[in-house]
Amino acid sequence: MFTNAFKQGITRPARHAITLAMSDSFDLADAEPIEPTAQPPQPPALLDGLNESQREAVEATEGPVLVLAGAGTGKTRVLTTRLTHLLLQGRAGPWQLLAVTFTNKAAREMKERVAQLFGQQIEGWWVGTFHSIAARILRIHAEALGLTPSFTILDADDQVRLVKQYLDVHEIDDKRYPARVVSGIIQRWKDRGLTPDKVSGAEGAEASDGGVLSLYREYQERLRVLNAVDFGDLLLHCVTLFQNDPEILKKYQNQFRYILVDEYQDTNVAQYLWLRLLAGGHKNICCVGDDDQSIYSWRGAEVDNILRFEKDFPGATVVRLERNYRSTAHILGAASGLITHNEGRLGKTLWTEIDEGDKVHVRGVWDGEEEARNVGDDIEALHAKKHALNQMAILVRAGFQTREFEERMITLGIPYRVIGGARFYERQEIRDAIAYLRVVAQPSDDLAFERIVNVPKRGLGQATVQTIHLLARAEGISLTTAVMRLLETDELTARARNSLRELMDDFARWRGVAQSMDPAELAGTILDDCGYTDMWRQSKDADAPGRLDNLKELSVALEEFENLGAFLEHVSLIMDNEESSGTDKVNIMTLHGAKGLEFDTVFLPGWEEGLFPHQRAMDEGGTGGLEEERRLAYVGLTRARKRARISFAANRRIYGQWQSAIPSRFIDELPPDHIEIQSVQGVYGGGDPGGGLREMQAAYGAARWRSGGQRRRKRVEDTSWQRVDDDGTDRQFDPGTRIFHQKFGYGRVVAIDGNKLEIDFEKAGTKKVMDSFVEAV
DNA sequence: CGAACTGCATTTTTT
DNA sequence: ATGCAGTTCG
Repeated sequence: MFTNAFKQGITRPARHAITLAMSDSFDLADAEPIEPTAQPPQPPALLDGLNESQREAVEATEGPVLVLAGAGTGKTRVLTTRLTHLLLQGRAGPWQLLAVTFTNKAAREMKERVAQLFGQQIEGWWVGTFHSIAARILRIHAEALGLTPSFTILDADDQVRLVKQYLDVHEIDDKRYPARVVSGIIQRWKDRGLTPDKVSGAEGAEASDGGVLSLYREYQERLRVLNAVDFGDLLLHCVTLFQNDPEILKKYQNQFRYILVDEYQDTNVAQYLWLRLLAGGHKNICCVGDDDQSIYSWRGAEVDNILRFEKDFPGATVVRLERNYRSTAHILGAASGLITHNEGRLGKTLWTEIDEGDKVHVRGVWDGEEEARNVGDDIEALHAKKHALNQMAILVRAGFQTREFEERMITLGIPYRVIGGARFYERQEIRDAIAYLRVVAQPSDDLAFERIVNVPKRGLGQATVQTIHLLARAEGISLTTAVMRLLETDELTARARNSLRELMDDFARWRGVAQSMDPAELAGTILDDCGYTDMWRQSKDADAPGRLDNLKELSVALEEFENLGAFLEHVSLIMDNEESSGTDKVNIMTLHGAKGLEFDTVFLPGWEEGLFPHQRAMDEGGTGGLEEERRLAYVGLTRARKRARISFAANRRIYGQWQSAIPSRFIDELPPDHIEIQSVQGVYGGGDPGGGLREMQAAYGAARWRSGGQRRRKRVEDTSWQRVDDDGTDRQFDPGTRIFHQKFGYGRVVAIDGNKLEIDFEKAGTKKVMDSFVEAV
């Protein structure tokens, strides 16, 4: 029995089962109970195939449980069996189970496998990602946080753009404070469970980031106005909600009688707080994870969460899964030996009864090209011996490394797929199309609106957009509303006005039919009406046809959804990689992307100092960074069932420059008994941590990798850029008041209609303008 | 307003 | 080398 990532792809149900529609009126009390005892005959074998520790992990249903599941020890099996067990034992109805994962793929897999064990699909249980479950809860209690239930979920890209707008407004030097860096800081605060109020205290003396902090405040303010949340908010708002409203918290504590958490080592502080609150009552929380596979600290994961579990939950049962069912003894030995170089582990001793198999091959080559050639030859040879291509994977440290392997595969005519490239929903044309849908569903979705306001080109340039922004900001209203108001005035050029009016009319029409059309049809209508489809049809771009295909694919995806809201929820949370995985292809992906997968043969190229471990990881993360890189190596090795082949090149071309390289220290750390050195030229080291090595490392590091180093520490000494404008919006103008307007000059107020003024300008004649744009003189 | 030019950085990625 | 973003010119 093995978990094969590609099987999941095939058996994935066509329709997404989770419906997180904005209309979701899921009442906590009225979920349909499934009578646990009335189920198809309990498979007597539910626990039979389990080893002792696995069984213990399944049967320890009450109280806090930490399952330390080493690589390949049957973690998923334990999780799914445990859930099934809880149901069959009648300890809980489905609606009382909360199972959280990190990825949608993991959630899907869990659902499928439990359904399989249980004998039928299970309805009404809470299985999903942290984010989807948090979103589901938030939609129910949106008002409590000043949102409406149809709030928009912004993705990383939207966040950066929103931040950028603020940087522009405050004329902050975006060289010193690039939007993505600032947005990253905010995101990290959120990961750590810090609302703006809590940042200052927690940051203490380091709070030289006062400027960024005030920006964080404004950013949150703006999100509220937009009726939007970002990914971090999903968790953070939930935590706030639980902390501020004991009644609501209690309701959920009572409802979720059993909580399961997958990949606990990847949780961040916000997720940890969220879990601790939910588990606060009964403490029936079971966390499964492996501290040795924690490779996401850079995006906020706290290994500490798993290391601290027993302190957080006194009296916790700790179960270690140490029997590996995946890899040969040599592979396991190599991986285990490597990881012992890390400190501060909970410690596990993996063992296997699988044959020792081949030793891990370690091969030094002249350059990257030779490396790719070797890997290609190996793949051909294995393929000739009837080994399936999709049971082979090339796992690289960084994305750019995939290129030379791709080229080699093309040369040899070996089918391959790169996993984790540009994701479907991240492609430009898809994002554009979705932006249209977002504005239809949510007129106040400024980010979406801005994205498509001039796509396809409709003569609305920066000047126009800026005017709209100015008004929106001055009045604290959405861009759409600002446009509606501007249409009543002469503020914009006639051309821009006509263009915008047409767009607004279009949107009004689309909104009118949005409910009666299915989403796919609606999208088609919109994209045809607004000329978006034509834009690509007429484009001479080489990839234009591909983009049109993608739009068709989007349409197919849309057909699976009942309504627009359900689809948008899916998009914002899923961003799923729809890989057609049916065919037999070699897999090329990053080590990060490979976590959770397994293959008969794994190629691990590029084991060179500076590349792997990556210099930046060491510069920024110090010892911790190095240890995380080592865990990454461990993850890579433990993906292999039968064959692992490590290689390193003496010369590599990086950024167009040839650089000489020395073997990764990880190669020296592999236990000699489990590896077989294949270097043609012995001089490249490997198992020979000789004298010259360290010096070469030093020289090498200085020469090549240091260049980009010296991370610029962002210091915000200067707070002068904090908002200077904003003189309030409640201006009073009386007829006859003499005023000044940026564009039209001096004039006198003739008439007033709400925010609109009619002004007789000295030079420009009579115009209607917004009061925000004039000042009394 | 859009096309061409220049400078600059370039790990990993989910939701 | 390459791509992206910001700037400058027509």
